[in-house]
Amino acid sequence: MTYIVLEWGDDTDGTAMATRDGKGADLRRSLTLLWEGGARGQRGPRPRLTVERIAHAAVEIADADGLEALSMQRIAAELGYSTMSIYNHIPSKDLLLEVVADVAAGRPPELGGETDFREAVRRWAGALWAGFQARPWLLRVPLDHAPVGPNQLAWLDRLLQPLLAAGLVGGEARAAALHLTAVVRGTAQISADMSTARGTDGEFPRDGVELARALAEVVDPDGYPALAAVHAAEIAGDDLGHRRPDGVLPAELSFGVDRFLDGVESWTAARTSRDG
Amino acid sequence: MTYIVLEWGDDTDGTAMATRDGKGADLRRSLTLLWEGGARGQRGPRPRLTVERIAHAAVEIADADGLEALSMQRIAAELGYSTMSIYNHIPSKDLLLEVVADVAAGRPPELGGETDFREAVRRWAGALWAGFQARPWLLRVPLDHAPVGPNQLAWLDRLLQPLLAAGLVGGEARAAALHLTAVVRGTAQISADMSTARGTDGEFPRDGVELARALAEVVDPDGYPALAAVHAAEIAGDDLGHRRPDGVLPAELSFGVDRFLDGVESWTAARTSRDG
DNA sequence: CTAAAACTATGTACGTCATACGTTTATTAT
DNA sequence: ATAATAAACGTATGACGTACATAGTTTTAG
Repeated sequence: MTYIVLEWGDDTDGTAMATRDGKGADLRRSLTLLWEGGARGQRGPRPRLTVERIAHAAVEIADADGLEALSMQRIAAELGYSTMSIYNHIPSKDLLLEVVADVAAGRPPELGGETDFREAVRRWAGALWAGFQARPWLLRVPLDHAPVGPNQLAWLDRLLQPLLAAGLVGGEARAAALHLTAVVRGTAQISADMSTARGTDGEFPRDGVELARALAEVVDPDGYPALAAVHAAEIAGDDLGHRRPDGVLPAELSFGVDRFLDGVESWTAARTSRDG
Repeated sequence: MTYIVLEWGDDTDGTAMATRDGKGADLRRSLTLLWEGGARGQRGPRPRLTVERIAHAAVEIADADGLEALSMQRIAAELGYSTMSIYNHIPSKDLLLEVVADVAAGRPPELGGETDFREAVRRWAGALWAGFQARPWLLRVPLDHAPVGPNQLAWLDRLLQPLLAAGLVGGEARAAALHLTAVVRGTAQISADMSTARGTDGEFPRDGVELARALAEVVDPDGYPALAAVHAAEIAGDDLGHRRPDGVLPAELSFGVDRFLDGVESWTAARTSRDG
């Protein structure tokens, strides 16, 4: 897997690429950067720096010190080059981050032997979850568009397989894949620090319990009746909150994913019985 | 709804608040900042700046020029104060962003008259989706922990109501709410620029079609069999891809949400028939 | 074999950012 | 009146992304 910049032009056009939040989410631009072109330049010195080396250094930095420590200067220093040399290989930090995110994602899990589509999906989600646990900084890489990197696409492809096998047709499978990706990402994002944080009074923080307690100190429960009810159940210790992870999926993910898969299953079942 | 800083201390403790990605996701700290305390300082000049004024100015800036234009200097300039005056009211930009996100979220939709829990959830999701369309920069505000702001909690509470009404118990309802929030957020994030971007060859970009085409130019389909199959269906124009939004929910969200609600429904149905 | 073309790397410089710190100014409790 | 206290300001610092001009190196055309 090599990442080579084919060309990225002069941006002289610059008309419409400021999309309200700037940072030009130019798909074509990302694609040319992310995909290998093999053939390298013809004349001139053989490049000693490459996009790949840069990206790997960046991943190491982020792994070690988090995303906010990932600066162009730091990368250059780590590799023993001047800051500006980086820009001979990458047009901007935004695009670098795209490459870095793809490299850091790594290859998707092997689900080969799995015949039960539900179990395959659950294992896929578990692997993604584990990935976010291992590299929490990935959750903070700004998302500009649908995945286009080789690894990101591989993850997507792996998920689509069991979904198609389950009987979903093209657009449905895509929607389901997006759905599942979003759920894992979102859940990881929200429970990221809750799992690592220790309770302020030394107590062990189990899922939402700590949060519920903290909120209870400050928030008027009358304004949030449903929330108060849920919190009460949670503090009392209901069936879901304290359940241990059942295999690869953490409890807070498991329920939602399973309900979704239930829905998918009955959807495809209904179609088969409908169409014959 | 007023936001008042009660106190934010000296951070002399500073032991454990560097959570690998820094930016101290200190829950207590956020809570004291986000929730109104009423009683203002006793001595000294009456503050002319307030957290509220600052937050509202910030929202205006982000609305106008995107999140990357939102700097402390810009806020101060907009309000006619010196940059550092802001720090008399907000301890850091990170915390400011939390307040800003809550203010920008606004009040949740009224679902009062809705008896069908599915329709209530769908309307809630549609409203959240619309919110992200109106303020795409909200998707880029870094998420540090579960929602704790008054508006964010109000949104959560509104969603929990129909979920509890549907028969989910405490922890399940919480998981389902997290699930739905994540799905809307994630879908909005990924289809954000796809909906606003024009096709590069002047053609209208319909959902994933443009992306599928662009990828097809570069990616070897053999490496991604399932993906290629889905893309082929999408370009050909399958049942889902070109469907118009059915009401408040866009097509790419609708399928996933509906399957999830199917699953929830059969889950609670199974419980009632089980427990009597 | 040479010379120029093509490309890589570097150094300097600029504008912007968040924010630490010390000073001044306005207000209120005594 | 006066002391206490908080609010606002000015200045300064170090880090950031990156524009731009320059210097250096290697391949290929003649």
